[in-house]
Amino acid sequence: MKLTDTAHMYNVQQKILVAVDCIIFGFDTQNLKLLLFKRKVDPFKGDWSLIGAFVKGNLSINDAAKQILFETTGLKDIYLDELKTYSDYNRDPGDRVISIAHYSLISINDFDIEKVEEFDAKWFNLDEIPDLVLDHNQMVKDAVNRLRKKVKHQPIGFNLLPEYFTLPKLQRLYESIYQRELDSRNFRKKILSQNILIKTDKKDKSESKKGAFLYCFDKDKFDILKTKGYNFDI
Amino acid sequence: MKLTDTAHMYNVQQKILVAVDCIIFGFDTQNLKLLLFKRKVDPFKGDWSLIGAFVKGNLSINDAAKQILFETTGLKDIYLDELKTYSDYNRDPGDRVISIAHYSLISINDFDIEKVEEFDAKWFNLDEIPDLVLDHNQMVKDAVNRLRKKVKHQPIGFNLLPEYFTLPKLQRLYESIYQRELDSRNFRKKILSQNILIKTDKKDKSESKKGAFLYCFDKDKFDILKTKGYNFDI
DNA sequence: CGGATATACGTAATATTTACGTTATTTTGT
DNA sequence: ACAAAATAACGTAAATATTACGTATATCCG
Repeated sequence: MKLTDTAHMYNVQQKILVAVDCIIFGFDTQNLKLLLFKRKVDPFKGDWSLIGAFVKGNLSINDAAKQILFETTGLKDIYLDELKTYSDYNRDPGDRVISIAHYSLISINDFDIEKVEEFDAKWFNLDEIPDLVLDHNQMVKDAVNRLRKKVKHQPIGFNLLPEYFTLPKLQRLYESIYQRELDSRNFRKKILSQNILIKTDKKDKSESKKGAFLYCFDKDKFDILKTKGYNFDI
Repeated sequence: MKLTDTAHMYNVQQKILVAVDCIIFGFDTQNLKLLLFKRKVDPFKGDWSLIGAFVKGNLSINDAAKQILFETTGLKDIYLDELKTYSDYNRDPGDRVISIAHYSLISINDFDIEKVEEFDAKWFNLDEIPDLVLDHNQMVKDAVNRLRKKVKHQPIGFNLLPEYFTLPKLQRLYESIYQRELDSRNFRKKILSQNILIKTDKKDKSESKKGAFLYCFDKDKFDILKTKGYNFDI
């Protein structure tokens, strides 16, 4: 029977298990990290895994992803973006399951440590990701690539930092995502020329004797600029 | 019950109808077009719609999309890319259905007219898209936005043209996607500077008395350049 | 053969990116 | 008290890319 045959539509269609898996990125002031979990169900119970769940009830996929993030990190209003669908027929030996992977960016500071421990979770550096269940390593790879492309043209990197941050920290964030060093003088020039940061008169002295001024992202300004055709680029 | 509860995993999970919908782009030498179909099932039977089908059997989502495209256009090896998932609980009054939208780029020339007619399909200009069923208008909007961003940095526009094409045609293609006019002298300079086009000694005289040289995309060259860190940009 | 039309090639001004030099602030050690 | 050390902050020139145009060429048609 062809997919486009119309004889029995809706009545006898095949229903499928739908899951959501979340690639959770964090930044610990030096390196980009990934939050991984010990899988709680068979098959592969106890192995490292992305956090995920089956979609049920009347939640949209996106809402299901949000709920998973809240349940495992205690955070709401997290940056969340759909990555792609993983649907190879045999990707999960437990059953035919398609998974719609999402990635999210969180500020490690805001983070609910207790929740994380309750869920047997651990932060991993990107170059130390262990073998993960199913096709989760591929998901991570795809998510990192997506993040690399996206942070350049969308001001989403700020979600990985606390509300107030220094320019050297912002630079270090981009370096850890791009995996290459940037020239601090040019970085500073480029980011400041976009006029989407608000400079405060406070300094963070945790990284140097001189201290670096704290800035915050000016979302309102960015939204206005965006309507005028401005494109973020760093 | 929480999504992440593990008491009954796999056994009593909720299965969901999964569909694929395809946004099919074409280019008729002047304008970007969309292939739309008359819906063949209730609800909304007879209304304009994207082509789609439920996912069944052991096909991956991507393979299901490919098969739909083959059945409706007679074309194989079409450029196809996942757009995003549409999953509002009430998006389809027929049942709870999530749809994973894909967009594809085809060369109208290669096209099997009989197939299209068999499926009650019609090409529409982008500014003349009728009301579509369900959330299909939103899918189209999202697909157009995605295409606009993607053609700038990936050499995918060539999929909308015949194998051999003139530079003015390529420019017209980009103009119809970006919806703004480009300077032909700068366009030519920029595309040729990337060394991914092969110039032939043949001319197409259908658009002018002088005729314009035919070029084709050098995929092998592009793949080599890509490994060297080159990024397409137009 | 001259005008019309679209194609093809060229150049100067402007803007952006890159590479690197210099100054400033503060702590620490002598 | 002051020099050394470390990071942050500011600046400038060269190289590269983009933009805005001017001009030449091939062909058809009247």
